[in-house]
Amino acid sequence: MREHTEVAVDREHGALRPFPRDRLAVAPVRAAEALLGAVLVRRFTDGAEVWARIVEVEAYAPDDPASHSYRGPTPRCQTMFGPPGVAYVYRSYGIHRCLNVSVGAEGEGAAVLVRAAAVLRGTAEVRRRRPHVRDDAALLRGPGNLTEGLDIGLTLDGHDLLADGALSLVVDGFAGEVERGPRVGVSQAADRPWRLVVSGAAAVSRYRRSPRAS
DNA sequence: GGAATGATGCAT
DNA sequence: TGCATCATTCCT
Repeated sequence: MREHTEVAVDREHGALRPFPRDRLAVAPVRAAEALLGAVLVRRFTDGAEVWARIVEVEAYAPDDPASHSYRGPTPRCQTMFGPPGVAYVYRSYGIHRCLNVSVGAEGEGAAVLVRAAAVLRGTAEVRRRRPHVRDDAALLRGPGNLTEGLDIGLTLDGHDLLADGALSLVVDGFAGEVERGPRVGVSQAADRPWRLVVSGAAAVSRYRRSPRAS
């Protein structure tokens, strides 16, 4: 892995540095805290770039009935067991795709689901993929919308987010208030407060409890 | 082989 | 609140 990303400096947001892998080699809720405020950089083959600040995440632990990894590694979720910093992308409801960051030690089935992000650069690129959206804040609101807006497909499953490439994670020194609450849409362990959002961020999705939750 | 189900989003 | 839509997983 290279030491620095090519997109090292931005006038408005200051110096960016690659996300440190050891900050993800921790318990999933702590990794989720670290990922809030980090910036996703999507690079397209034509050179276009989108930057988006993560404002909403959910933690999924090995000992967690709501986690895909709960029953051990399967072909779908094996990247959850990979090294921290690797993308876990899966298909949801046969329609959408969801982006996770594998966290914890290698061999441990933990991940952080990226649920929403605020576009910092490349709004037009995102809007091209979601033309019907009126409000800019809603462009990457919701896990399925985020992957659609950033054109994140299943081919990125297993991709290292901490190296230069089509999709990478960088840090820009964000510090702000965090709110916690129950995770969206899970029927198991529905009351664990493992959804973390940046307070007041306009791109945060609305909470909806699973109708199947006990 | 078959059936249940879901880390969703959008229209109603 | 209902439903589209299908891969994955588990059961028989």
